[in-house]
Amino acid sequence: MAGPKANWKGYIKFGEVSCPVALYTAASSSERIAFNTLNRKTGNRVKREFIDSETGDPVEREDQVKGYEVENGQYVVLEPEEVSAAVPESNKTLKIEAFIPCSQNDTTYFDKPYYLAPDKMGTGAFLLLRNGMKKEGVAAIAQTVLFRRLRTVLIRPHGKGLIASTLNFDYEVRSSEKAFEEMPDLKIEGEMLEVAEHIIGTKVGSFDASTFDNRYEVAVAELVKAKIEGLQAKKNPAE
DNA sequence: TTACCTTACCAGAGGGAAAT
DNA sequence: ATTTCCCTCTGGTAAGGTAA
Repeated sequence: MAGPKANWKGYIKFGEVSCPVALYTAASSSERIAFNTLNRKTGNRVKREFIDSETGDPVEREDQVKGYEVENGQYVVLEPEEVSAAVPESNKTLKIEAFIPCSQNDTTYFDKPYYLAPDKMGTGAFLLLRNGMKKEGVAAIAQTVLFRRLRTVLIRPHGKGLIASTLNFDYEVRSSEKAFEEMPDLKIEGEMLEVAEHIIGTKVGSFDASTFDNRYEVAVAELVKAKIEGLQAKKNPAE
């Protein structure tokens, strides 16, 4: 895959077969409009200074350590070496643990999607895996160290290649019980269901992401564009 | 090696619901 | 009506990793 830069390279391993692959960001917020904070008076960027919350004194970088709050205002201190020692080592291998039927995908767990493509000469084994999964209608669960964390990913056929979605950890996913707690146990059937069917029938469509824009982004982008044009007009008043 | 792009992480802001 | 609490979002820095 030429063009976009891979942000992870390694191997995918299923059984005895392994092939070099690369991950490419599939959805990114980096295109979002972003601001910097400036000093209005000077036009310079501002920066953040860390201040001791009790004494008000600035805290030097070497004096900043991580603390874990045990209880109100009580912390245990973790030195940088201790923290970095806990970072898992990467073997650069997406090891497929299991294949599961696609119908079992629980989208609640989906975190971020990455395109998974063969790297270098791995195409043969890659296509074997992709076509096999497509034929069987399965997704693969794999584990690897990604961005310094041991992550589980769900891999599915996607277009000509595969897509790997990182999965939220179990502790990150909330039970739906609380949200649906007060759901009455009503039976909706017969004519009532037909009402719903009718409403749905009048609104059947297909998903076209391009029709959903971010109104805030669009508005701010227009504002920025107008400001830039204003600046240029000032520079070249002849036009 | 440097430039660039990315994610992780953090504190503070903000918003909504619950408590007073 | 106001305060408190909790959670999420945001805007920033840091730092990893690829490509050149």
